[in-house]
Amino acid sequence: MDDQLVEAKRHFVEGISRISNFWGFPKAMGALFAVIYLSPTPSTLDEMVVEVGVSKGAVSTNIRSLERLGMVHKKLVVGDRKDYYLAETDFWKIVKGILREREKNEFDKALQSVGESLELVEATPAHEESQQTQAFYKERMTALKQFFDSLDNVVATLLAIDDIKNSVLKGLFNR
Amino acid sequence: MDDQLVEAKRHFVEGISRISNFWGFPKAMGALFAVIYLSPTPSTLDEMVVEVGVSKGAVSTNIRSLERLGMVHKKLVVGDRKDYYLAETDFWKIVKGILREREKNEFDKALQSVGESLELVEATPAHEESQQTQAFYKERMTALKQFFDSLDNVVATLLAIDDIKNSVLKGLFNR
DNA sequence: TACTTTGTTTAGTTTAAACTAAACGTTCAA
DNA sequence: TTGAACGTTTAGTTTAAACTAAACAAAGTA
Repeated sequence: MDDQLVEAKRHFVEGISRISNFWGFPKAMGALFAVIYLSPTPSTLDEMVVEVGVSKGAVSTNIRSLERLGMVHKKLVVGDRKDYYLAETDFWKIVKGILREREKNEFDKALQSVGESLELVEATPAHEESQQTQAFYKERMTALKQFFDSLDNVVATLLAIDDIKNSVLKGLFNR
Repeated sequence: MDDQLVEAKRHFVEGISRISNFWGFPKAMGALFAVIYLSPTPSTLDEMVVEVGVSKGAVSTNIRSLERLGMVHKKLVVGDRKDYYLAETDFWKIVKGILREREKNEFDKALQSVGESLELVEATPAHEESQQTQAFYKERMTALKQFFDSLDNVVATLLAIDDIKNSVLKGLFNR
């Protein structure tokens, strides 16, 4: 293939790897997505081992992460035991999927513990000597909780807007 | 101090540490912010060493990260060589600051390389045998670039809306 | 039944981030 | 001018994530 295209692909894969890394994912995971995304035909595990240059095990685990995020899709071919993978090309869909899934993950557990801390403070019987501290904690924790709740609302609103676009309007105008 | 308040604080600090960790920052950095945020008086380095339970060096480097993100502010007291730190309590301001700073960081360098890859593809002279590949790369890279540009626009819009709120309206109604 | 071909899991290794302890530079006070 | 009180930097260590190699399980094929 044309050298310049090979170079363009290499550069692209490297860029996506860096983005992956920036968001706290393994570099190999980004590289993997980039390779699948730039492949005109569905990719197999062994192809990816060659393309990305990591072990079979690493491809196997990373591809599962990508699938969980909805960034790639497994495509099964009848009479063929290989797994084929395709890239999701609707990036907004990926983002929305991740936002929708967030309740289940570590992130919301953490947010919850802010709420729990606040409840603890509020449930504390007022003691003469620690009353000021209690009031201060309450104020600060409430402020942070409100911020998180607002963030939640922003996200929920964005998702709702998108839902309307996709259901109501599609229904109205029949696509 | 009241045991229950101590426990509430501990729980809060742990929660923020986990959030910090989730976003790819050191856990100690989150703990540090939480401690400062819950302190009614400005915090000094040595206090934080005790409160968070890490070394002076770790506090020093982590506090600098927090400052860079605009999450804490150094407060100098005349006739006192200690540095005092206060927490930023306007979280939207923190978020906006981070969004505004993002051009300078690793993230945008990565986005740029997607654009560069596309340019490489477009600058490739059309060869008979690789023409289809070239067209495919161009299509995929363009789609991704457009997504990134849209994201950029969303962010820019949000920032602009906020600027209007803060300047025009404030001016009109004189706060 | 044994052998291939596939993807997954596991035990151990590598690597990079975050930490500690201690040296250091600076500033002020005595 | 020495020493104490700071915050920062550095050299080395610890720790956790991500990887490799290889064993493995499943499912088909000869």
